[in-house]
Amino acid sequence: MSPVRQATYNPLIRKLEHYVPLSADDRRVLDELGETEEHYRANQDIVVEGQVPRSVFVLLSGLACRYRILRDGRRQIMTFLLPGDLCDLHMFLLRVMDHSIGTITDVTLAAIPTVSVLEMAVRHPRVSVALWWSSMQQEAILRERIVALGRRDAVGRVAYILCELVWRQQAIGLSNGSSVTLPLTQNELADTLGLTAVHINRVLQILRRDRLLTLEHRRLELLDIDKLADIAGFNKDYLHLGPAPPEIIRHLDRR
Amino acid sequence: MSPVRQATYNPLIRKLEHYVPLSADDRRVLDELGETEEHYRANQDIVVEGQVPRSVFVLLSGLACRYRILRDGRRQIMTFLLPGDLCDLHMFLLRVMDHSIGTITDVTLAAIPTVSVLEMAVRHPRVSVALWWSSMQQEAILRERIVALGRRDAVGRVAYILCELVWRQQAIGLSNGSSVTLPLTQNELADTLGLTAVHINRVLQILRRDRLLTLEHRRLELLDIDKLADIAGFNKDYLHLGPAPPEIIRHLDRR
DNA sequence: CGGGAGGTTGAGCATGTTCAAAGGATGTGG
DNA sequence: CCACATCCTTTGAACATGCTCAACCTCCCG
Repeated sequence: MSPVRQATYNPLIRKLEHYVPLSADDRRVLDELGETEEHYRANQDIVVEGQVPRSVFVLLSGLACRYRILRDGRRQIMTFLLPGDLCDLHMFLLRVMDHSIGTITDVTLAAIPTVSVLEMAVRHPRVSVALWWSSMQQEAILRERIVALGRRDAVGRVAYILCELVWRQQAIGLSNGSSVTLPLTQNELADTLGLTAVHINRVLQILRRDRLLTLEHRRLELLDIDKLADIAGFNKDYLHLGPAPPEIIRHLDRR
Repeated sequence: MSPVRQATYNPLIRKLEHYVPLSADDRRVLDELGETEEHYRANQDIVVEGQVPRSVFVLLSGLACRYRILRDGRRQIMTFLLPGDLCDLHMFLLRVMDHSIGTITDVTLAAIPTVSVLEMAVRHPRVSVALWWSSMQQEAILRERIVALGRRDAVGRVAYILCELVWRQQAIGLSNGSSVTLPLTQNELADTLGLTAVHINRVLQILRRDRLLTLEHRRLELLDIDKLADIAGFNKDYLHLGPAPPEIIRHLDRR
C-alpha cells in the first residue's frame, strides 16, 4: 500500500482532514504515529478506572465506550468512541483514570506515545488545531447528552441517541443512508440513557409501531430521521461534525 | 497596583498557575490580554444561542452558566462558570453557538481577541498546556454531570452538585472551609439537575433534617461533606482540580 | 405598604422501575 | 450438526419516585 493510500485509509487522518486541511507532511507524521496496533475482543476493557493511562489511543475500527461502574454495580456509559476518535487525548495528562474505557464490538486501535502527541502539537499547528477541534466536538457531544438526560423523556432520549449514532457514523463514512449497524444491546442503551433495559424495549416498540425505525439483527434503519430528530428536540448542527471555519485556517496559512 | 500584584489577582493567571507553573513572561502576556473588562448584571445573557461568538471571555468575578432553552420553554443548565473559567475557548472556532451563556449573579469578564489566543497557544507552550488542562477539567465536570443525571436519584444529584460547587470554589480560594455563598435559586438547581423546583425543595428539607447542610440567605454550609459525597457516590478526584503531572512539566522545560 | 420573586406545602397523577418469567437468538463443544 | 448454555429480548403487574397544579407563605425592595 502506498503512503498516499495509507493516509486515505487511516481513520484518524480521515477524521482530522474532515476538520482542517492537512499538508502532505502533516499526513506523513500522523501516519507514522500508529505503529503499534492493538486488538481487543468485544466486551473487554481497554483502560480501567484507577489505572495510570499508558498512552494515547486512536480507535481504528469497532465501537467502544467510556463508562463508570457505580458502587451498587449499575453502569453509566458516558460516550461512545467511533473509528477516528481519540482515547484519550484528555487523559494523557491525568495521573489516574476516573472512568473506564471498554469495547462494545471487536476493536482495533493504534497506540501513540505521549511524547509524540506533545511534539506534534508544537511542530504541526494544523494538526494541533484539528485536535482542538476534535476535542471541542467531543465536548459538544457531552453537552447534548446532558440536555437529553436532564430534560427529555424516554422516547426523546432514544430518538436522540439513535440520531447521534447515525449522524456520527455518516460523518466518518460508515453508513449507507439512514441504515447502520447498531451493535448495542438494549442493556447498553439503557446504561447510556439513564433508563432500564425493560423500558428501552418498550420505547423501541413504540418507535417501531409508529414506523419511525426498524431494528433487527443489529441492523438499524431510521425510517424518518427528521421526525426522530424532532421528537428528540435535537439538531444535527449541535454535534459540530463539519469543518473548522475558514478564518482559523487562513490564520494557520499566514504563519 | 504593580504588575506583580495584578498578576496575583488576575483570576485566569491564578487558575492556570494552579495547573502548570508559569514564567514571568507567560504571566505578563496573560495579564495584557484582559484589557477590555465587561460588566453584566444578574440574569442577563452574555452570549445567546445562534450568535456567532465574538471573542473568548474569562470570567473575573461572579457566577454564570451555560444553558439551553428547549422548544417547550424548559431550560437545561449544562455547567457553571466560576472566576478564572474560560467562556469560550471551545467556541472560538465554532461558527454558531449551540447554547447560551447567561449570568446568575453580577459578573465581570475580560474579553480576549481570538487572534491573541492563537498566538499565545503557539508562543507560550506552558500557557497552551494549562489551557489544555483547563479544557480537560471542564470535560471531566461534564462527564460527572452525565453520571449524576443518568444514574443518581434526586438526593444524590443535589448532594453531588453541592459538592462540586464547594470543591470548585475551594480550588479557586473562594470559600472558608465548607461554607460558601450559593447564589442559585431552587429553580436554577432544578434546571441543572433535571428535576423540578418543588422537588429540589423537598430534597433540601431532607438534607437539612439529616443535619447534612444548612442553607439560608444564599449561605450554604455543608455540615458533613464526606457524608454528602458518599450519598452522591462522588469523589473529589473526579474533578481533577489539582496541578498537571510532573512529567508534562519536565517535558516543557526541555524545550 | 404593596408587589414580586422565591420558597414551602399538599394531593393526585404519570412516567419509568422492579421483579419475575418466558421466549428467541447465537454460539460452542461434543 | 445437534444439544445445551448463555445472552438478549419481550411481556405483565405492582410499585415508587418525582411531577403537576394550585395555593399560600416569607422575605426583600421599592
